[in-house]
Amino acid sequence: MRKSNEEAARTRQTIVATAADEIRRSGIAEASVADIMAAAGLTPGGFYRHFESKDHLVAEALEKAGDQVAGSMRKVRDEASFDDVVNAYIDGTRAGGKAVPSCPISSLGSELARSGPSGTRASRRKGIAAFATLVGADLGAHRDQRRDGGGILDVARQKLHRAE
Amino acid sequence: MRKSNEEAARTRQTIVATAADEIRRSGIAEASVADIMAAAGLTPGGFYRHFESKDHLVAEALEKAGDQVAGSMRKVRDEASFDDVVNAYIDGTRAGGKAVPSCPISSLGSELARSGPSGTRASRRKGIAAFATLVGADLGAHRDQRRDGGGILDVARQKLHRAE
DNA sequence: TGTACATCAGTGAACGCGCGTTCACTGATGTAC
DNA sequence: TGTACATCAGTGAACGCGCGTTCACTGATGTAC
Repeated sequence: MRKSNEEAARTRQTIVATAADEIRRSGIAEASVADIMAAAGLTPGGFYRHFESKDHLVAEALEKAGDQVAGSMRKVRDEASFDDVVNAYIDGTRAGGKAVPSCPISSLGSELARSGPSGTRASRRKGIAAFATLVGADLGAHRDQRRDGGGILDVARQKLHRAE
Repeated sequence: MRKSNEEAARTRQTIVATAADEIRRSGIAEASVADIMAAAGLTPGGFYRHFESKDHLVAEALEKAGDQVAGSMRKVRDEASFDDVVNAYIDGTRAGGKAVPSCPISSLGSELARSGPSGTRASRRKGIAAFATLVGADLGAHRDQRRDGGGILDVARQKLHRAE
């Protein structure tokens, strides 16, 4: 039942994409290898043909998810207002014609800081730092642009209020 | 080896306090019942004389931790500036003479939203809503107070920068 | 191009481990008289 | 107050379960000639 090299590469991509979704929805610990493989239409045994360990898959899936979010936010920022960026990030809705996929930082929170060996954590820290720089630059530009009250604080407060 | 009622009540408090510390340090999933009991100087078997399940202990420990944080922040707010409140919350350092203990919302993040049965989650949601109200009131008062730039955004940016 | 063999993607059952929880047991404490 | 018995806090071993990982196996794919 061996699959062709091309098909195997496609299988690998499917596993990473499925893992990114499952992890953002359920958390790292809750998304088991068997769950991810089943969601990808596979059985657990084949997992280790593609990845050294669950942690290696998690690192790769989170890197992909982070790149997606950062990329989407950059597009929104270039084509829409800062408030649209904030809205897109918080709601995951479309803004300026671009959707921002759900962010692993917000959906996983502190689980990122604790799970996995320090080796795979380094790449996550790098991704988070890049994201902080992106947001930080926007924060600065935004505050310099206008000083008439309202803005990010109002957005945050409205979100809080609506979420009650 | 039965202990007196008074001593048993003290044991229960010790377990809750130990759990609150262990959970904030290690996360809910990582802090096992055996770990918590050992840290409290006990063996795992006795746990169920005091709590129906691990989830019940977690709910109680988080409620206690949340009350501690909210109480500390209220004191800081009454006796110091808003920036001191922000600093105390983010750094966990002393502000206005009062220390703010580490916050379960920031140290546990999204783990709170997913772990445990919906029953014990309700009390956590209530605590988080109360905390959001406390912070939201301060945010509003703070923004109305002054419109000269600086303030929470600058604080946030400085924290980001320092954390890089 | 065809043949013979090695490789290896994927299967499904099994393993070891740590977890939450249970249980029989001990003996000091609480209580009824 | 003293006595006899029931209670139950805490012990430490055991249980069942789900997890990450391993393994023998299958047979289509890749490769050397």
